[in-house]
Amino acid sequence: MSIGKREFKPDKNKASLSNQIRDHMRARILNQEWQPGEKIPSEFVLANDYQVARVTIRTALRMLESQGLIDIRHGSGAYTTNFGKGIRAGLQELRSISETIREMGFTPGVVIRASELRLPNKAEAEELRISLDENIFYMERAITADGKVVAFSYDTVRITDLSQNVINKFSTGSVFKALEAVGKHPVRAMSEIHAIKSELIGWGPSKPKSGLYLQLKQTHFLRDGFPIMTGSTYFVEGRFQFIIHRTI
Amino acid sequence: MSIGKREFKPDKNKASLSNQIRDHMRARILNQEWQPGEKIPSEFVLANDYQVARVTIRTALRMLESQGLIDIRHGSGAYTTNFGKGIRAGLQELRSISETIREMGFTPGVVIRASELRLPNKAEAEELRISLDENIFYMERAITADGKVVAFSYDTVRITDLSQNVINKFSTGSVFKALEAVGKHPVRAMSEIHAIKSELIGWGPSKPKSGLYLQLKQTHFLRDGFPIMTGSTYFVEGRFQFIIHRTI
DNA sequence: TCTCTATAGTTGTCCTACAACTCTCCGAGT
DNA sequence: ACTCGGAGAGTTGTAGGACAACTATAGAGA
Repeated sequence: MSIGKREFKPDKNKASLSNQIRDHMRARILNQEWQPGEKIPSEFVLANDYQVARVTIRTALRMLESQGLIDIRHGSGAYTTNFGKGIRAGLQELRSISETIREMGFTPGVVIRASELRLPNKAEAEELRISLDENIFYMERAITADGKVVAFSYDTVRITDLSQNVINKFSTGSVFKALEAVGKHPVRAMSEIHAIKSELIGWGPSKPKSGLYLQLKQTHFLRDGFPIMTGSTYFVEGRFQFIIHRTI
Repeated sequence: MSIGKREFKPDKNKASLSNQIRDHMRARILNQEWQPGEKIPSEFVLANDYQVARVTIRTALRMLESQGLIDIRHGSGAYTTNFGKGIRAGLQELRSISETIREMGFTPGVVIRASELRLPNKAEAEELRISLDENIFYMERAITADGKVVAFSYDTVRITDLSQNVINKFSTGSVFKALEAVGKHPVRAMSEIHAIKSELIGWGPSKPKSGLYLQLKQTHFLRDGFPIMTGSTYFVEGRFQFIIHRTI
């Protein structure tokens, strides 16, 4: 099916229909298929276009609304939000930092400083809900945008019931992709944000003199609710601009 | 109707039914009617309890999910998410700080240090889309929880086409409520987040020695897209917990 | 003890209908 | 010519019933 010049082909083996439609509509909105503030087609029309029930469209639209992309008004319609060209960092969506950097128009990179198998400390064991004698995989990475470090990341991955093959890929490629390949990719995360000043964070020539960071302390969860990865990412203040869209 | 020891009485003149149920369920969850991670009643049961259609419950639950309070699993049920005991705010939701503090079981307070009518500077005029000779209302406030300052706020409000009556209320009560009374309450905000270390921010005995703050620099918008308020709130690091629920 | 299967329970989607709300337009009255 | 109000069409919100897709559990069988 072709909708607004975009293919839409429901995939039975993937996410729910409403989630697929949400992502499809999200791409259409971000590509400015409608002007900012413009009314998008009615639920009835969209249901016809996508060949699904109206309730399925409604579910997708409500999610887009909570992402701040549209504004639904009873009796009137749904309108794209009009904020001009502000970067939508999409903090509320779970995507790799590299991908976010790419979405913001930079070229992402990763420099791995350390990676090892070791036993967890008490906090890590508690976050990952494992015992203290189960190995975890620990990484220290620098995330770069156009070659400049924008964040330092310290993460531990729960490797129980993961094959050695998968673990090997962690130190070479994307953690997310390696996990996805075995159906263990996280579907949600809980994050805390803190302001941190410390000389102990970061390394190398890109380490900021100020020592000022925006800490994103997060734990990633699988669909069944079990934690798979926990750690902290320290964004160098001033080199990464977080923009958040807040709605009622 | 009494549900889980809480009254629920739909108000025809207020928000939509699903929004009212969302708020009601939100209060039940935050008051730990269910243990963290525990399964909440099924949609069918809730629809019966609240005497509404299942689709109405579903709408409310999806909103709670996007607020990070519950986790809905196909074929299994909806589960409350785990969280700590600090003051906790979803960054993507726009709600009054005082309201959030109250929900967490603390007593909110506001200490106004300064409030005045004055002309905007260039940045303020641009943010609020007004000319340089239109008066704005400027405030410096400290937001407290149980008497302790958790944030310092510096805000300017666009008062064009606001009555003197409304403006007077700003320096005595909640800005949000005063605006709401005249149908001018913000429904959206664009925020930048920064880590800030400065001795120039804050005042009084509660001013932290560290000088470390999480700055939320934001502009609030009305439903029609026009800016109504802009400014910065500096949250004292460690006294307020920001949570982001991220999903695919 | 372990594995597989049947089954009940839960969320996802479909369908139809109507209520509640918004916006536009047109006519009555001034 | 202008204002006001009401009718009507269009859109989102809620209702109710049905079935599909998925999950968790208990029980049968090896």
